[in-house]
Amino acid sequence: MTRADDAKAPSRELTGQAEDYLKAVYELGRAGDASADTPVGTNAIAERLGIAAASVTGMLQRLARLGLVTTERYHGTRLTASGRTMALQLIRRHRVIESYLVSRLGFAWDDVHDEAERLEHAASPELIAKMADVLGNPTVDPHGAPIPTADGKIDERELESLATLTVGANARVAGMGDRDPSLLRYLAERGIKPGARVRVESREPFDGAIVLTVGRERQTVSPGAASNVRVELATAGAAREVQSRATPRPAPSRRRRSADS
Amino acid sequence: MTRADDAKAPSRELTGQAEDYLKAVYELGRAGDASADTPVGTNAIAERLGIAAASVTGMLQRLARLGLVTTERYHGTRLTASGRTMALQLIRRHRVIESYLVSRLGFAWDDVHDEAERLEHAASPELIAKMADVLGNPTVDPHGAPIPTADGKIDERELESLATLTVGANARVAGMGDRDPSLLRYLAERGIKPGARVRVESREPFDGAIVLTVGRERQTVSPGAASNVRVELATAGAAREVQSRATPRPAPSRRRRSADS
DNA sequence: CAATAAAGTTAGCACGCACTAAATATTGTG
DNA sequence: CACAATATTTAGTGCGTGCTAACTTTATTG
Repeated sequence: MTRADDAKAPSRELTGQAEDYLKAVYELGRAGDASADTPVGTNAIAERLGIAAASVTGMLQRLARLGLVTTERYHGTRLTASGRTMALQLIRRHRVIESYLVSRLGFAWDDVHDEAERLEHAASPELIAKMADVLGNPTVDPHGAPIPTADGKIDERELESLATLTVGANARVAGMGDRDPSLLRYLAERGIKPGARVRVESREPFDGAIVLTVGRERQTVSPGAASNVRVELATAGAAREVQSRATPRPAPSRRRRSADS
Repeated sequence: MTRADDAKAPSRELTGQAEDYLKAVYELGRAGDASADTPVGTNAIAERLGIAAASVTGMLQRLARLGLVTTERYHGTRLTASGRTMALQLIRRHRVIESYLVSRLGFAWDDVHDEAERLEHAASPELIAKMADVLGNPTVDPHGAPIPTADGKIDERELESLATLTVGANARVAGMGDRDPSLLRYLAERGIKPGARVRVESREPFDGAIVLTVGRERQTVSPGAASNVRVELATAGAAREVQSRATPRPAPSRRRRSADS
């Protein structure tokens, strides 16, 4: 009856679903606020994964049994060290796959998320290694998000959101969330892609829409969309309280293997 | 570039497991015998998938409910038209992926099966189309097996097995099963790969081992291994007649480790 | 042809993972 | 502080997919 219970060391095979939870906990844990380990609420995970909150509770208990997360009843969840490692592996897989699909198979950058979402659970470490190798071990994915290294290091610098820039600020688009293709197309139509330079001209009074110059064009973006865009300040400007010690990095570098951070 | 809308004629909502059953039914249904659908036994499916026979019965009932197979109690299962279509799609995905991994990512041809086995359930039709396109729409996979076309056609010619050739026959190796890497390595060590020309010199009396000339080398292969090799006769000859004594299914065979190495 | 072997099925169970409804804990507010 | 609003968990359910054990049907064969 009582199966010899698992609850072992970190490296057990997880189901795809469990992996998704881990990834969600990681991403939500570092969303919005730079400071790392905010415990993640059940509802937030439920919303992210599109399932009922009650289901999340159960799964988290399972993950806790496996030693991948810690939960404090009614007070959220955070990853353990091994849970974090797994989450980063998964994110690496996701981003390597996205990069590969765009660069080698001609996928549109705004259409690649779902495919990667499915493949990331099936791809072996060898496959990921080979893809990364073919691409010259890129450090960012097509949406500008940093790719964790094979040994689990990731550039976790918190960047400014386009939505929080002050009027007059100049910035370079570093990346944006990859999970909504329509958002990505919306942004792309306005020239907002990784590497683009933008300048905030003004804000609309009622809805907070942001008027900016992208290249030569004048564009308006809604604050909701803008909040998904991460930017690096290009010139000193008053911008909240964020200090981005921007180690300048060339965007599409090829061949780069040293763990530089 | 149609946007991926699933749920067309045959609803595309199968789980990975169900897909595996379909594939197993297809492959077992045409193993050994060329002419179409011999009903496939529960045990054969169970053995192929590595699960208990009782579990197979249940799943087949589910698939029957979905209209993908027909079962006659105690008398085996066969695919319906839509089940067959799905199976062929899956096989196409598998073989395209194998081809891609070998040709574009440097995988060894004998090491590609498991990876493909997992990816085939996650890859979208668009991904498969793009992979096939990049490869120039190949018609056979790295093991010589024909790749079904996107619209579900496959070259189903039944080829001779190396095990059934008569002494003196000349043949060209067309392909071999992909699911056992150690078998593939065993064959490759003897020069037996798709395209190789072989001539049957003799047979060993006790174990039926086949002595043949591959290129310039003299090689011996066990009948178990040989039965997994499909060949095309190179010279007109008596070989076709052999099927009178050709054992269609030469016994499930007990676990055998390759004789050497 | 009756006895058995082999193949297949049913029954009952477990686990993963989702759901809804209801209970309970925490938090914010008048 | 009491109470409502919100967040979270528990309880009970269902489906997919596997298992073992026991039973039934079909095939073999002495």
